[in-house]
Amino acid sequence: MPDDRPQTRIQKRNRETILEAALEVFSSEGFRGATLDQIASAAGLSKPNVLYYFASKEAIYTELLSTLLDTWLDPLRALDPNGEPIAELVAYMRRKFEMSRQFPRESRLFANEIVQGAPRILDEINGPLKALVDEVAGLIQTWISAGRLAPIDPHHLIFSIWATTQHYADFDVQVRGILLPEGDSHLDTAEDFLVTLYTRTLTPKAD
Amino acid sequence: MPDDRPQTRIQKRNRETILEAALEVFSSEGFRGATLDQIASAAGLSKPNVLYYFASKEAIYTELLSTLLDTWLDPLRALDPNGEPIAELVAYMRRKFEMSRQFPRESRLFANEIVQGAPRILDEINGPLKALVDEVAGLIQTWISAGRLAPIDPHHLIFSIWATTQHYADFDVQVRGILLPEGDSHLDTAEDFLVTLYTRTLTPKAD
DNA sequence: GATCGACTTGACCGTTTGGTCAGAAAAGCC
DNA sequence: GGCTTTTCTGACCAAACGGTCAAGTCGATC
Repeated sequence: MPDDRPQTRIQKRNRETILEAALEVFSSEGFRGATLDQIASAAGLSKPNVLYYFASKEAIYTELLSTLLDTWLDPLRALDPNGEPIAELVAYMRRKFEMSRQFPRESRLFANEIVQGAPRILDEINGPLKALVDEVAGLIQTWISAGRLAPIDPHHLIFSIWATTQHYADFDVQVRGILLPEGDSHLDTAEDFLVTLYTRTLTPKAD
Repeated sequence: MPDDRPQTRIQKRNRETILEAALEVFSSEGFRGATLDQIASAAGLSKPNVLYYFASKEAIYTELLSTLLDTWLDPLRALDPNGEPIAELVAYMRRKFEMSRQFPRESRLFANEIVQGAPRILDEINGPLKALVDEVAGLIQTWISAGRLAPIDPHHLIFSIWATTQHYADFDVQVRGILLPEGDSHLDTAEDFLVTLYTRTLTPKAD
């Protein structure tokens, strides 16, 4: 077990290699479906060597999850209360969509965890995540009250943005299967669709 | 191994009991995460007895999946080409939402399978499912061309209906955690939200 | 280039897991 | 009640799994 403070070059490199390999395996097999042998093999290391850098399979998984959860919420934090409401929310949706595009494995890892009851991050959900969402929902409500957005339930608006954007990462096989033989450009089409969806929904009726 | 044709009372009852227990376990643990012992215990039977009724763990799983896939697509098939477009699509969304409400475990079982690459139902997706979706997408396109719906990409509209409705089953823990301490009525609120979302999106601009 | 600590590994261990099997109970039938 | 077929179970097995350990190799520092 290497110390926390002084990280040697080799430690840094191998820990990163292991986390990358573990992300690949965990995201497509789930926690229980993934094996240390798979992870070690994907990392190009022996199993005991993997366990030299991480105390256990569980330790690798939780490290991945906690690192992920942080970056996952960045788009929400980037909402500007002083911006133009519709533009802000569409921009938020775009950021979330961009994360599905760039980090589909992270999205699937998260989806796996939540679908199976989120046993390891329930506290994070009920605590910090809830607080952040409530705050943003409050902001959206003030925009609606000011007549700058069409009236809509803020919490469910956020849920629907999550659902629609993450769908393209989490259900990728299904989307691809149905859209075949289209190329990879389907994600651009999807983004255009979502912009339209939320623009129409959020634009207040002209008086 | 019981024959297919003559099903005794006991066979019928126990096979159903096992499938019900397996649904409970598979939907919350995934295929690899579930164990035969868990399923047997949940069914109140011994493990060898479970294997007397099903050839293998895999056989239980695939039977669940194939039964599920059929009923899962019923709402799509119920679309009426001669109905009023917006009413038809909103009604379709409501049916999908109702399935999330009544069969959340089935939804999670499906989600687990797709997220992990749908290894067992890829053919179903690329074949019958794609065909059905393409057909409905064509219908929606004719409605749009006739000016009865606001222009929108039909395939992605269908995806977004799936994503938003299934989200409340698949990500139930997350939704509940954020909406606490609200009661179970949040699903009614969600449905209202979705009706608004799609009504606004689909209603053509007044000329 | 010797020394010390960091790194790596083959062999191994206990447990869990999916699955088998011979035979014991039940159930159905006359 | 006897006989056959179906249903059920305890004991067992081989493979896979997460994890350990003693011993070996490598890399940095002097």
